[in-house]
Amino acid sequence: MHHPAAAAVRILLADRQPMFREALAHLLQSQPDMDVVGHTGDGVQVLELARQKEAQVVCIDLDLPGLDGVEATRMLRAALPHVMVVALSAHSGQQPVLDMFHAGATGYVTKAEGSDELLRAIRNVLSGRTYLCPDVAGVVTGALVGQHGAGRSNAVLGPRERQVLKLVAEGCTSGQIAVMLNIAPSTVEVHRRNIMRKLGRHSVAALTRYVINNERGQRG
Amino acid sequence: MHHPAAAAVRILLADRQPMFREALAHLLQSQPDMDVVGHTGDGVQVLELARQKEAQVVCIDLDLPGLDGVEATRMLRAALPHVMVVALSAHSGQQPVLDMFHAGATGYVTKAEGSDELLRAIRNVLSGRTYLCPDVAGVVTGALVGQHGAGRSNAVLGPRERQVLKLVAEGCTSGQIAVMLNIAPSTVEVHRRNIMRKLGRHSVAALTRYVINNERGQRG
DNA sequence: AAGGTACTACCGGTATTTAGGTACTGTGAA
DNA sequence: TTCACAGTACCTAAATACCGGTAGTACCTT
Repeated sequence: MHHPAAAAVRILLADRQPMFREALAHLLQSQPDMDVVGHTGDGVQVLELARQKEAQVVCIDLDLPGLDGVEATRMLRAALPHVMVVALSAHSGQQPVLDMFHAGATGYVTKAEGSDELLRAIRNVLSGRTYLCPDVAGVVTGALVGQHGAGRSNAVLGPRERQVLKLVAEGCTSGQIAVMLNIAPSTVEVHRRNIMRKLGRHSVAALTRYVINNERGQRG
Repeated sequence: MHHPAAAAVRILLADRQPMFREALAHLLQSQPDMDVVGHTGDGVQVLELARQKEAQVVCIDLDLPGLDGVEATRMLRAALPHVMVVALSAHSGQQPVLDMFHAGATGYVTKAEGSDELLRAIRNVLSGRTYLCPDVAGVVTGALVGQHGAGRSNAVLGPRERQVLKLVAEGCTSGQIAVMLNIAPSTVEVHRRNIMRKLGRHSVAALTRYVINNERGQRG
């Protein structure tokens, strides 16, 4: 393993913004040990491109049209287990981080970090190591520590609560949500109250912003 | 004017995401006729950096912390009229486009376009020409032509209505908005109804998403 | 001067949200 | 098993949102 330029890492980029991924591709390409073999803005293209271009590392943004970044990662890891995934997110919400690692990502970098963090992440996941950028690391450890500390209200939402939250953020009324989930409206309202208490946000607008910044699915 | 590399354009970048602006800086720097003299994520730093680095073109994202991209542009153009501004936006809403041109920008490119669009914009504004990327051009002409022809009610909101809309999207109740604007709550509700009718969005969540995608100020 | 538009303000009514309480069930952990 | 918790469901009540109409003032354009 002592001939550096012998095999550059074959990288695939997935981000919905063409300008961002072109600029990032250019930057990665300038690294002697990296080779950007393709980039796309569509989640469904990730898998086929990764296979076709024989990518070794795929950098995936959470917010992808077509196929969600988490789903794309899941399918990618299922079909091509040897391909490593680095998550690339605009925000540092807890839930997306957990989702991505459950889906099979081994690196997580936010765009609020410098590009050197991404380079470090790529090199780390290549060596089989997991890499978290600093701000995400803080979030994750915070989530683990406060998991059952329960002194406060930072307990993570349950799956049903996240489901309700997502629909609320899309503008659905409690009645509509009740029909969609086949439960009573009163139950939906209980969920809403619990969500607002846990999140400390007591208006639909605040919940909507929370979802856009911390969950996924922000088309509006 | 026939010695190309004699004077590269001195460019300043302003975007809240470090990774994006670093990658973009790298890409622009690779152009022989361009020189990125600095980049920042803070709106208030734009003016002083532009003066200090003697920038000729400033690319400003709409969503900046500290000082809004529109306000930053206004102050920049007022203090340094010879510095040209290219707006760099994630979305292609109508209102931000109009705001930016009123503030003094002469170019507008969205991140949904390729990076070559930004290069073209920079070179155009340098020659004193105005540049709109294709998707924005469509929006602008559509706003002018389809003012009332759209079969819908896409009439632009009045200034007061935009003010109310912004506060609604921040989670304020009509009562709170009334206090802030020193008007009666009933008046606020009239504005809300008119806004919803004009925008075709009839929930706080929908309005919040509209603001995030089409207006500015998405901190949540 | 006349017309249009934005902003202001109030009335009424229904739907919805927000907030509090209680209580039953199933599941997983101590 | 017992305990804790998520999910389910119902009740009450106040606050707010949403929809309809009417109307005065100011400004701008015709």
